[in-house]
Amino acid sequence: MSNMKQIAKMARVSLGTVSHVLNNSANVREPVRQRVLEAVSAVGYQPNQLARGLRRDKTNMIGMVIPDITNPFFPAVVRGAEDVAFANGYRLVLCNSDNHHSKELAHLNELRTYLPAGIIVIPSNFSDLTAQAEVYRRAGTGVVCIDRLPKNWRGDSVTVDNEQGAFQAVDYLVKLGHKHLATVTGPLHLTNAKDRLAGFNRALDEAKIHILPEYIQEATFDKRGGYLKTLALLHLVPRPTAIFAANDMIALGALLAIREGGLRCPEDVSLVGFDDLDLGETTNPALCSVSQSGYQLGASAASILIDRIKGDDGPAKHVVLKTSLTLRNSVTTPPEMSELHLVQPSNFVRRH
Amino acid sequence: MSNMKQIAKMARVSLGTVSHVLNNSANVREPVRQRVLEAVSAVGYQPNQLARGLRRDKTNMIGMVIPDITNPFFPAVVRGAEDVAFANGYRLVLCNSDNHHSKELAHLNELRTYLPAGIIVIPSNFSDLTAQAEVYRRAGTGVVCIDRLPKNWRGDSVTVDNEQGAFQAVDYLVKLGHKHLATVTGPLHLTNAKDRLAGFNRALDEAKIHILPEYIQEATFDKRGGYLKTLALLHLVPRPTAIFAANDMIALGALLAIREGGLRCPEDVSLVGFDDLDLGETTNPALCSVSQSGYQLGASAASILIDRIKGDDGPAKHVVLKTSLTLRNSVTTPPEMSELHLVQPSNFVRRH
DNA sequence: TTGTAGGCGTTATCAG
DNA sequence: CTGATAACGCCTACAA
Repeated sequence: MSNMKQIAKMARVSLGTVSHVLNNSANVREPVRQRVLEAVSAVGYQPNQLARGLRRDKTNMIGMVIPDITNPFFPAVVRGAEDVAFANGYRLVLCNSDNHHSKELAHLNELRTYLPAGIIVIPSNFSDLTAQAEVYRRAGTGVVCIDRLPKNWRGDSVTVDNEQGAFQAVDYLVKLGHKHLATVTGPLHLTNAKDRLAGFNRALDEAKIHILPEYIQEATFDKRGGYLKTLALLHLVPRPTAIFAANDMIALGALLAIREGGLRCPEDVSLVGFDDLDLGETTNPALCSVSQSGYQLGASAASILIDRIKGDDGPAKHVVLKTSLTLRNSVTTPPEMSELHLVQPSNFVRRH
Repeated sequence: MSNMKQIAKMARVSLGTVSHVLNNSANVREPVRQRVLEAVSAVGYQPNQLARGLRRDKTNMIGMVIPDITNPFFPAVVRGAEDVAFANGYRLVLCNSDNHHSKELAHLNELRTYLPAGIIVIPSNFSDLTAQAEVYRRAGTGVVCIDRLPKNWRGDSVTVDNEQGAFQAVDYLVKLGHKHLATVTGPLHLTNAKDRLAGFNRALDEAKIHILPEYIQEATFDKRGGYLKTLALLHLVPRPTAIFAANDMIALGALLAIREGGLRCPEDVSLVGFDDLDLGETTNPALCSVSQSGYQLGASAASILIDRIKGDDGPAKHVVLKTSLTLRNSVTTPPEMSELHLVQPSNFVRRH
């Protein structure tokens, strides 16, 4: 591969001058500058990022550690981050932690040795990343956590308003007349799962609806979890007329359980999910869901990181993105009162 | 960050000895070896990958260029590649080309400057990557193309048997009695789209069924493309009783078009997709689809690459993965003969 | 078996 | 404004 020395020789200048031209670090005379530039494009020279990074003590890589790219919510997050990073000259190194804290730590430790310009993490379960982040911070490298926050996190973060999103969804169900509500939550050690449950509870509180603890089921954030815990809910007496699923994968499992139980959605059981994944549009019935922008989540994180790289050393930023409720056919009025004409709450987005 | 010099000082040995211990490049006496190892773990030392890469002229990064991580088929591919790479000590640098050849080239060019151990590419439209690959080859860096092949590709590749997969699907439709078949293909400059069309045609040929050219519609590999071209198909007289969609996103759009046209799937129109994405399980009706393993695609590619890194310099490998047909409810016998009892072809996987 | 030194490609500092 | 030179952290002959 061509290097600066060759360019210098071709342009009949010294190595230092080539560097100056490439980095605009000195006002090189125009004719000389031209000679260098010509040589550069003649051989298609591109600076060796390894050498540059070694010397500058910083590369143009941004490390991103996520639980699992295979989870349908994360690709958009990655894409958002990559777009912003790329537009600013940064590249993404992607690592899957599989929600294993040890794998997450291993990635974080190794990524350091690439001298990345910054790190974006969607924390795995249980993780306290303070120590790791501190190591990066000391090296002047920003770390931003997104989607969920690790224990005691005091650094930059981007999340969505999970509490409010859940509240809005459940409040909608309440306004439709549902009194027997239930929820399948995510793993409650995750902040987002916890916050969504909090929103669920607040909506019930405000409506002065009390439910028994067994109407709140904790599951993993996947189809299987949703399926199993929904089965449990459907066996309760009285059977819930509406279920709030803490994410769309859980909702998918819930749909399956409802169908298998010989019940109809939404006639017998209304269902609301969270995430508004594309696949919710094509289920039967189409899934009503709290919409959050994964893309924005990733893009904001990268954006914060780039500000930090540019020198912003202000206090920790905590961006909280808004959610909206996307209405689709998986929700209707509760069975007993389906003949009543209810006012449709405003302020919601209707699609298809 | 700690470096070898510090470790050397702590262990009261020279810098070279530390290196020898770390790389097993010399038989260091056990007590000395221990001292070094202790120092290493005491400060959590990890070698700087930039320096190591610069020196060795090769890093442990594998560059992966894909069209768009947001496309539901690709995450599994990436995951497969990452798993195998990670297990062998390699990390993935992910780049999205958006199917823009220029962006693809830019990524490929820049990736070189990281001195990656290898490159995995899902080629974008129209791309001839021979020149780029040659540059890598000269540097001793392997490049493997997957999913689709660029023009004139002579290097390593992993693809699925698109022709056979499509054949199997269409043959199934034919055996069910369908005579009025149609297909919505992908962009025919892509090898996978072309091969799937070839399989479609072979199945018709073997059954001696002739169709007019307008029963073959070319679309982009997405929902919108599938929707528009299916609308066109449904207006033809006679209307096709079965449609083979070249991928599941097209099939999703087709489903939408069928529904909007006031028709029922599968009663009026049978539909088969390609990819067997998860979302096909939850559509209404569930989508019959040719199943291919994206994970395996990525994993095989990484595996070939690692062989190359280890020194395998044999002739180009062309791995072709098998497909299978996953039967679901979007397919039935054609309308006119729905009362006939037809023998179910064997050799198919039935799910749910 | 252990230590020394040169250099990978780049940037930054400092003379000229 | 331009050019020489010393690092950055590591590996690898080669020397001891």
